Amino acid sequence: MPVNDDVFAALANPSRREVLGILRDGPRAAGEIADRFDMRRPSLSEHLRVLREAGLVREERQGRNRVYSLEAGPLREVSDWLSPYEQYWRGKLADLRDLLDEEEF
Amino acid sequence: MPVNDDVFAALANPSRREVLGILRDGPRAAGEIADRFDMRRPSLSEHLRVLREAGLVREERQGRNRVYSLEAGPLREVSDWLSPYEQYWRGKLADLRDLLDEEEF
DNA sequence: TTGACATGTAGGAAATCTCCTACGTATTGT
DNA sequence: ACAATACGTAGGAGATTTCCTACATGTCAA
Repeated sequence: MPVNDDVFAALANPSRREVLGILRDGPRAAGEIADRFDMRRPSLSEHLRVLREAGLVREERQGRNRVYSLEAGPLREVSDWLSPYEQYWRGKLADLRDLLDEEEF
Repeated sequence: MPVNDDVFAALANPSRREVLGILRDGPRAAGEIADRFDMRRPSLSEHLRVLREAGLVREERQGRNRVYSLEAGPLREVSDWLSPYEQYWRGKLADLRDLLDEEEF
């Protein structure tokens, strides 16, 4: 299972992460989203394109609005990528490992 | 709790994610890591610097080697950022949602 | 001490990112 | 039909990323 680079790249920008956070409250028109940012609309439009191409949002045309909604599926890839690392910060395994590492050096 | 932008930025690069994967098997000298990549050493050195500044690896000097080890702590921030989205792909809510989405198209 | 080794730093080229100001294209209301 | 609205696209400036080729620095071995 190759990790989708576009997803990680999309998340690298804080504004794009914020867009996803906004969409957790439900679908929003492009303009509504843009109003929340201190940035010109075309710039936000570009961010939406990046998110769309990473499959993280879906666009639906409603009249003269474009309503965006969250498509969280690809985030699972991030979660999956992350999971082998969880043991390093959770539970007793991590504690044990930390102890061993310290003694090793 | 602000999300550390450096961590997400560090993960945006596939080579850097691969470095972290290598270090999951244990500490490695900079050169050993570099040997695994089709890239000149100074470039890898730069990636290691980015990872170091994001707090994702630790450098320890041993003779003329610099041994890098995984510092997974900051990945927890990513995991925490991700957690509000989990409900969208896990459990009954996700199943129902997936079903509805499939019928829609 | 001298040479080989391990690795970072300097500086630069090319590509990419992130923002901007116009401008184009639908859609809606009058 | 016409103006206003909503939003994307084009094109470009400036910053940043990602790679490179030298080169500097510190360590080890003879």
